Parts: sequence; structure tokens; C-alpha cells
Amino acid sequence: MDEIEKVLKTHEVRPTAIRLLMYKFLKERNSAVTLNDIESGFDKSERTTLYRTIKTFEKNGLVHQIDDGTGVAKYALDEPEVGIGNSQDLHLHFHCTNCNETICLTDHKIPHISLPKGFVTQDMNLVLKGICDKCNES
Amino acid sequence: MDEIEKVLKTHEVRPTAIRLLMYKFLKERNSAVTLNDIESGFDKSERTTLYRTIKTFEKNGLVHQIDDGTGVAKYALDEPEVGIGNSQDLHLHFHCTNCNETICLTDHKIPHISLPKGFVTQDMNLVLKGICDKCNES
DNA sequence: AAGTTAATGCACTTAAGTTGCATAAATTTC
DNA sequence: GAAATTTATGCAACTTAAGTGCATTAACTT
Repeated sequence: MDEIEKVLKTHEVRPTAIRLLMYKFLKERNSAVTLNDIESGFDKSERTTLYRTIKTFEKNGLVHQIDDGTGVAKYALDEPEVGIGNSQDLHLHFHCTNCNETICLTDHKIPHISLPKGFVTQDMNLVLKGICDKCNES
Repeated sequence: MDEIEKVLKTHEVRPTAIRLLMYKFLKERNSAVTLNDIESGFDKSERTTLYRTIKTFEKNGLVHQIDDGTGVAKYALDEPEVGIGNSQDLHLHFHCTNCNETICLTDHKIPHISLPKGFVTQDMNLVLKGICDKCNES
């Protein structure tokens, strides 16, 4: 059985043709993609289907949504989980204002923040904005 | 001359009736507001005008836009500036997933993050999500 | 007060996200 | 393996927020 097929099944996502293709598509990218990016990558298939597919991926822990401040949702593959939990969400993202790409900095965790009494944190989103390495060298 | 009128003039915003009202409206709130919130707060005046007004405020350094991940832009008054610079942007925000309010934690600055070579940071956005103090006590 | 510049109101457009429903495909049950 | 059931897909349509063009009105300048 295909490697990707296994990954999907592990996450209880039935491996249909489109899902396999989308997973491969996401895997080939090293930056986060919008629904439009995905749509452009597939001649076939329909916006709604792609939308629901990515949402299924998200719900089942295959991708995470990134909100980089551009106003458009982006998605990137989760790292293969070591354990259970949402440590996935706690890495930070870098958004390049030049090329508009957003990447996961998976080994940069968000530092702990102590809040005033009464506040309970469940999730965090940290986006750094600036110029990425590629845009700086060219 | 009115206090608010002075503030607007200092930021080169002509103090029209609507602008004075909107500034007062923002000042009375201690959480960030959406354009819809503003619209509901004013019987009169038109969506577009309110939109352009808040954008003018933003451009002239009276408010800052907050992207809390709900997909709707929110705005909050800037703190009175101590000096020049964008230290304004570097505080963090707390979004309560229960009451949907977003507040500025102005005295909580975003800690410094060291990035890989080639990356230059110009701006940051950190949003913590969870339950706020009000929702926790009730 | 006349002229100029900026703000406002109205209509319309765009873009992303989202839902309903019929059809098609895949899985389960017999 | 065929029928029944569940799930996925495709199409159309809707919702919401954001944004633009342009004529009118208000504010400021001289």
C-alpha cells in the first residue's frame, strides 16, 4: 500500500483519489498554501470539494490552518506527531511580505507568556512578518 | 477645544462629527471592535464612511488593526505614544473563545525570537486564545 | 464669500468562505 | 457478488466582509 494512503488511514481519512493527490500536493510544498493555490494546482476537481477536503484534513489532524494576517487562510501539513496533544499548534510562522509566502518554523516554539490572573490560554498564534531568506539573497 | 479634537489634529485627522464620535466610541470600549460593532453603535452614518474613517485612523496612527484569527478585522485605540516607532505593534492580544472579545495586553510585549540566517523581522503578531478573566469568574 | 480640498453617502463589485442538495463512489451487509 | 448504506463529490447558490467609483456635501483656505 502507498505510503500516503497509510497516513490518511491512520488519521481515519478515507483515501480517495483527490485526497491522495492533495496530500501529495501539500507534501511537495514547503510553504503554506491557500485554497486558491490548491485550486490552481488541480485542473480537475471543484472548489467545494477541495475546500471540504482540506477541512477534513484539518479536523483529522493532517494539516493546520495558519492565519498570517493576509486575510486568507493558509494550510500546511502537520509534522508527524510524536505523541498526542496540540504541541503542533505552538510553533511559529513566518510571513514574507515580499513574496507573500508563509512558512512553518517548526523548531521555533512560542515562548511561554504569563498572563494576568483569570486568563487561561488554550492556543496561541505567533506570526513574524518580514523578508524571508530567499528574498534577501536575491 | 475638546480633548479628542486635539488628539485627532495631532495626528493630522480632521475632526469631523463622525470622527469625533467614533473616537469616543473606541475610547469607551476596552476591547477591540469590528466594523460591525461600530456600525451597530451608530444609528446614523453609513458603512462605507465608518470603514474609511477607521482606515484613516489606522493610517494616521490612532488605532491598530488586530487579526485575532476569527477572520474579521478588529480595531483598538493605540496607546498614547511615548516616542516614535512601531513599539505599538509589539504588544500581544488575547482572544476569548467564549465571549469572542479581543483585548490588548499592552504591557505584555512579545519576547524576542531569533530566526535562521537570512530572515529579517519587521513586524510581529501574537494572539493568545482561551478564556478571559470575565468568562472565568462567571 | 468664492474657490478648493477633503469627507460622506450610495451603489456596486470582489473575494473568500460556506451550505443544500442531487449524484456518484466507496464501503458494509446480506 | 449484489443490494443497501454510508460517505464523497460536483454544482448552484448564499453569506459576509472588504473595497472602489463617483456624485454630493461639508470643511477649510484665501
